[in-house]
Amino acid sequence: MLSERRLEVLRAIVQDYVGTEEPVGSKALTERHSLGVSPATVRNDMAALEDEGFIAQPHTSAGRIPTDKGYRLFVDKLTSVKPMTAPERRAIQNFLEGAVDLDDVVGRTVRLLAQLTRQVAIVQYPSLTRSTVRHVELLSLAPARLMLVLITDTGRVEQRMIDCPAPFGESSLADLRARLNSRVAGRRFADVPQLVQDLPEAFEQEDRGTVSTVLSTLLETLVEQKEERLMIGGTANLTRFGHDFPLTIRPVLEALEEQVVLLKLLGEVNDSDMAVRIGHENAHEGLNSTSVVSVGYGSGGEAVAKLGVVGPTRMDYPGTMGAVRAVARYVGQILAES
Amino acid sequence: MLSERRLEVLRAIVQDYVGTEEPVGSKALTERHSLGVSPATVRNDMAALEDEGFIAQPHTSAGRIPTDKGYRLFVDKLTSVKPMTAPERRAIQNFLEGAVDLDDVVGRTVRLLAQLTRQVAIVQYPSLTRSTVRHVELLSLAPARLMLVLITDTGRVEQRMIDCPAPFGESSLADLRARLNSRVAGRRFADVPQLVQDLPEAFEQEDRGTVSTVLSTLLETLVEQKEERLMIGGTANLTRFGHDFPLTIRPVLEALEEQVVLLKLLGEVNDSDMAVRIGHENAHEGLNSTSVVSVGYGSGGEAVAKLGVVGPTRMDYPGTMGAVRAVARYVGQILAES
DNA sequence: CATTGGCACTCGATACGGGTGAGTGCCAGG
DNA sequence: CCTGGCACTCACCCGTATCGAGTGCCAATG
Repeated sequence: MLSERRLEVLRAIVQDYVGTEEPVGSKALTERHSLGVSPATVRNDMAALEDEGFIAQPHTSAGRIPTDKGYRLFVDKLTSVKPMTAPERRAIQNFLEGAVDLDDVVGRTVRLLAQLTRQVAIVQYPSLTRSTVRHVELLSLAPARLMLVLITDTGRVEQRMIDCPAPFGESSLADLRARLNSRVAGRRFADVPQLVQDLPEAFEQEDRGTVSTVLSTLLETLVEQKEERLMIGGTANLTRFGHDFPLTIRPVLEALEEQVVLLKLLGEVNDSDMAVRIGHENAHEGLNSTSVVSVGYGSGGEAVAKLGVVGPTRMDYPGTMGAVRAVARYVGQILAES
Repeated sequence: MLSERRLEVLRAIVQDYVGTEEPVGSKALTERHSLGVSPATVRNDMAALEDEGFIAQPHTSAGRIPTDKGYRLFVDKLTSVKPMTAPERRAIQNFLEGAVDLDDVVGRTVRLLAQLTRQVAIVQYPSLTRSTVRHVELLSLAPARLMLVLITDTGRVEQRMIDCPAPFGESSLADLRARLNSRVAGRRFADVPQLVQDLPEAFEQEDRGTVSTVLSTLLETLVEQKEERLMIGGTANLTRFGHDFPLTIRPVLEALEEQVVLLKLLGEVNDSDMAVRIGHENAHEGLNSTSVVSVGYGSGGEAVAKLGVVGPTRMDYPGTMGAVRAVARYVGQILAES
């Protein structure tokens, strides 16, 4: 196991490198941090840290930079989330409270997160699967053509066209609408299937086909994952990445365009814990030189979606984690209120 | 006026520069293009073109590159839109036809455009202002709380919450819903205001307040410009911009994040003509080294929104214009069908 | 009079070479 | 186990030299 001081040296290296973006040497370290030992000692420690794979030199006779493994240790053991200051938190809250609808909430969140962290922000729209039904509406567009509108408690509205197997009268429609709502309004999506299972039986033979069609469309809509949309922002912050531009930035921009990749990125994480993926820990190759900090957020106690940021592995982890956590918390509050 | 050959020289310069991304000299020109004259003659022509401001040298003793003014002349007089080949057009059509809803249409369009032009694509969602109302629905969420749902012919759905000044009975609600739809269904947004003007008079005194509230919410929704949303894609193509990265790419990324800027960019153009903005012709400063090619598209004959691409001033104008025009045409068709 | 070949000149790009200094590894002595 | 000293390594900086694509100008030419 590494001695206490060596860990301290690693912490110092990470902090300095994050600040200066330049390989850090033994002399500079002892000057900036009062470690109480001489450069020579630090050199020995650094050699040990390098043997263990926590730091590396870009080339012989240069300072050291942390490796992915080094950052990992730093995040896990050597630091903690840096809480936002009170004024910052007030600012976050104020900014989010101005939102007028769901799109606006998500849009503001993504801008806020990008600005706070100075990195690329990703916010997933609140997912349907955890939500409850607020209201289901059926509209008759033509004799055998209905529109199903589903309104969720997160303010999301989904609509589907339905072609009926047979014409469906206004009274039957009103009946179905009423029965449907009395059963599912306020219920969780997951519970809906069994709640409506026996509904067709309550109708005349001739209407049952249509009722079944409506129900199956509703169930499809509930599980449909395509609405796992997301919004990204702050891509301009990518220009702060490094000096070796095109090579680094290109694959990141490409990855950011593939929603599937991003959804997986956010998704692979336990719900409400904050997750930090460092460098090669990211499955997607284009993101091998980036770190992703993500966390779930939600109205009640439960997470309904994820948000996070993507930045260079050399990022201010405590600060970023603090900002991500704070934003997730407040956006959850906002969703709960509305 | 410039002689025929000088224009030919300008055309050659633009074509070569777009291809090679390097300043083009007199010798190279005569080799690649059979102009039938010697390099010396071309040099004279180039000097003349430079006097007129169509080309410039990055530094003394280097080749020439076109100026914004040079590109302008090239686009206006020296070239024409390059039509897509038949296979390309078929591919476009096939790709767009797979779309399942409006979001998907816009998403596919933006990806397609980015891929065809290898540049950044911007697609505005079909705007409400030109559309017609397909259906208006009123839902009672609570005794004095309604939800208004507006469905447009382009498949867009807008919803608004309404707090009523007084409780509103189910029968009044059904009545209002019926009257409202019989008046506005199928009508253009612009015509709605006068069509519903006298509606409150048909109701009892006690309900008039609510009816008025509903109507004004509806009218607000119709004119609301915030739904002029857009989707962008292909930002990874920015990395092909030039060698002097951060300086060029950063302001562009920043501009792309400001929807307001982009909407203005697309909006300032006559409806269905294709517009090409070259370099400093763009109002926004960050886009001074880019060109924007945009065009309106729409279901019927009329344009309902814009789409376009943003790329370096040094772009393949004929090809880009061809792609933009073709995509606009086909996406219009798709919208008309659905 | 437009075109052409010739010629001197400019200046960015590339290559070479020495000097500098931050940083390292190792070792001997506290 | 820590520390100071020392030789060594290399990336980086900077000045110089060379190279060559490209230019402008001019006198000759059809």
